Amino acid sequence: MSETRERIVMAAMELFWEKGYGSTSIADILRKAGANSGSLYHFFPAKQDVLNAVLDTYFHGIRPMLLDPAWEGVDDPLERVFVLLGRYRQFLIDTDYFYGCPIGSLALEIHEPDPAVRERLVANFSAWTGAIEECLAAASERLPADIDRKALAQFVLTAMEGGVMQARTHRSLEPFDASISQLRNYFDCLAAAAER
Amino acid sequence: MSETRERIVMAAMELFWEKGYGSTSIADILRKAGANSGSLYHFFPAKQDVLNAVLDTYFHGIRPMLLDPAWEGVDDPLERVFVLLGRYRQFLIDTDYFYGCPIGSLALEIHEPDPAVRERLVANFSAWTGAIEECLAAASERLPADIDRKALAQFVLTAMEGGVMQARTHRSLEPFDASISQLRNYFDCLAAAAER
DNA sequence: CTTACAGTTGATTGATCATTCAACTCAGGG
DNA sequence: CCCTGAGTTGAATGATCAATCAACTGTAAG
Repeated sequence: MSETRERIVMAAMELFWEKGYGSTSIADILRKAGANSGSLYHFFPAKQDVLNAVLDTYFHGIRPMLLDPAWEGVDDPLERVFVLLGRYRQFLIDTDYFYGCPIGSLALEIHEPDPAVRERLVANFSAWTGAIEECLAAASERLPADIDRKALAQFVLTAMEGGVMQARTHRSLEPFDASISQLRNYFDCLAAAAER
Repeated sequence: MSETRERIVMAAMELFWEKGYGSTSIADILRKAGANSGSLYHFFPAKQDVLNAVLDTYFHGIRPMLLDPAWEGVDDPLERVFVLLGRYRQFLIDTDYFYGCPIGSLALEIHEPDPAVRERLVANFSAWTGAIEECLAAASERLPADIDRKALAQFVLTAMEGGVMQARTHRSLEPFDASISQLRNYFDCLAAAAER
């Protein structure tokens, strides 16, 4: 059975998010998963392959675990952008400013990323910005015709990651809210420009 | 003499930037600094105090090492904002996308920051955004009168950190340039609004 | 010369690290 | 009934970790 494998990946996902990759020991993972080291190494050649499995799990979870719940009952594509950002705001509140985007944290922590790891980090970022880009495309008539939608979508991710980083550090919503309100103001400017 | 102390701090600064705090061992620092463990523990009670000293060094270096060189010969306050961002762009190029803002990286890496550490991370962020805020104040006639300058300054930091994070991960300037060009576009919108 | 003390030396400690491995269980097929 | 192999067990390995410490050096003051 790969039920053990799944338990290991889930435990690792939680621990990497809580403590980071480097500060999580194999022993930590085994303890939380209730498994033995031999089992882990039966499924994964090395620690890094556990990380890869975790990143794959995040990747496959983006739609069902993040976007779908966030966007339930929200049809307006531009509102969806800010509803998603609002979800990150709620994460910060719920975790008492402990929250950090797991992908962003890992992206900065892994300083010499193995190609396989970096590839998966990119895939996660791209899936996120890709979803935003779809929202922007669906709202194209409310944005300037010549807007670079990919660039704008990456800018939305930038605003989220930078806002979360500062909020965590300040232990305050203020820098996050400041960033998002500036982003909203920018979108209002774009909408005004599109009407002309 | 505290020349040894200085060598230890400089070595630690470089290593924390290259490999992160957790992945840098005391032995790494000692090797690079050419010192013995006893010397390090003579000056610093524990590893974390070395980190504090490094963060203090960054803090005191913001003006003389970062802002002054970046802004030499640049008088226009809004241009100063983008010249500074351009400097981070150059860091990415010079380091082959290895560069990460050392403060931002540490802010995300240290998951359970000791108050003393967090305080210093906040001080560094605040010094950075404070300097941007001064630029915005100096250009107040070219911005809407009701603009929240502190929020906008934090947004500039957000754009830098988020842009650097994505550029590092993608190993490409594209997400950084995309973010900065959107930010520039926002500033242009603000300037246009200010004229009315 | 004597005392004192800041700074240095590097071996040592015990914990913890990722990883290995030989032995074991157990289910399914022949 | 035995064989095969996927999955499991947990002790063991050797490396590396942060931190300690008693002994030493150089210097400066009295």
